[in-house]
Amino acid sequence: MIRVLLAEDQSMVREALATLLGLEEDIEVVAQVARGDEVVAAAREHAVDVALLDIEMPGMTGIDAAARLRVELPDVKVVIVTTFGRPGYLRRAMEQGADAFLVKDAPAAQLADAVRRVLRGEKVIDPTLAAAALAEGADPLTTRERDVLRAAADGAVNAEIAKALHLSEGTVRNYLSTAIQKTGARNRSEAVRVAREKGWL
Amino acid sequence: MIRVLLAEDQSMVREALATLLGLEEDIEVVAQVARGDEVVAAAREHAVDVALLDIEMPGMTGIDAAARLRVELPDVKVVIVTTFGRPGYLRRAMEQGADAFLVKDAPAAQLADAVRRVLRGEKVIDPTLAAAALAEGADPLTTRERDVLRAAADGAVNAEIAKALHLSEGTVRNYLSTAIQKTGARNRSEAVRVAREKGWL
DNA sequence: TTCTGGGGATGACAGATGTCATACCCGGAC
DNA sequence: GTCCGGGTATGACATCTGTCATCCCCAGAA
Repeated sequence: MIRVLLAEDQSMVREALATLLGLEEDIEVVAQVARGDEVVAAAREHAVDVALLDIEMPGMTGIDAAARLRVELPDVKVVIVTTFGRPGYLRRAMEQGADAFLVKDAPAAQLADAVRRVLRGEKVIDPTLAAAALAEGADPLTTRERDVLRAAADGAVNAEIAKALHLSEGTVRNYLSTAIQKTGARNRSEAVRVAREKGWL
Repeated sequence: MIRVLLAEDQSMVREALATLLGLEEDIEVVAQVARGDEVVAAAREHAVDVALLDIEMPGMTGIDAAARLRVELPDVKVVIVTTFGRPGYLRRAMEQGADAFLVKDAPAAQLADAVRRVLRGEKVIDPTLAAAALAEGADPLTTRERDVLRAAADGAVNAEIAKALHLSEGTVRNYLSTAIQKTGARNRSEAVRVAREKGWL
């Protein structure tokens, strides 16, 4: 029996997926968590073979949880299951050592399939998504540009961003300006939208 | 047997929920659709008793689909199942005649439970959400303010919004200004964020 | 050692944004 | 018949934003 951990914050979805996987002859969902920061402990405690991780979760993202697993329990295979097929997410997930990357609008059958394949050592990635990730190149934003853009996304005004990040207001303007150019946008709102779509935020 | 239609755009989630419901003795999922604009036809064709509708779907929102059902097939009970427990969504859903409103981070058992209860004529609403919806009052935005805010949310600049909505640029500024004040924000970005959180957009 | 890129800052400037007063038209409420 | 709110518009004004040139510091690469 393949021992699976399921990490997903929406109970209804998590329980439904667990039920679905539980119907497979060779799969057993031995642990469920709703927060990213509970993944490693639960994986260790229940000696899981595969961890299915959502990305958007409270506490810690599934991608960060994958990175932790890589360090602490390197034998656990990681399958990322996410709502958003953003190229940046895929890229980061693979960099953190994920073994599979699925989007939730793929057929449910792919889930059990991916679990079995990663255990055989395969990597499972949607080819369309892989192409998109390769086509668009890496995240061009520097750390600070991302920080500033993220702050701007909440609707903060330059002065507030400056205070929050301990920068001068002029520097905030500079970072925002370069971020706007790198995203090909015409103002901060559009820059935020573009960066979100690509998974850079 | 209770005949259920399931409308949800993410296949994996839809199929998992269908499986879960199918395990219930008295429930049968007789139709599944991935788009809001296919709800009415499928409901009619399969003579469903209850329609479970996600809100965010391509083609048409679950709320609008609920309104159509109300008109065309008034006997079909409607259960809205959504990721976002936004008060504005709940309010609009109920105005369109929904019988239940569930959020996906509620336990999965509530789903089958809600299906049975709406068939008995009950309304099913999360009390916390109901309180939030009542506490915050109705959407204060006028139609045009909402239009302009929505256009601004995509990162469009004033001139573009004006062109898209056939308004003068000054008028766009006026609407944006009142929208900003009504949301208690300090600029368009924050106004968009607030409006989104409340489900006004 | 020099070059390069990231982080940080300043000053100047043009253009975009947000606010306000004011005005007109219309339809429904009183 | 008047009042009010929504929709639309203009002009003026004060800020905020976005861009650019230019500077400093530092670490790692060449």
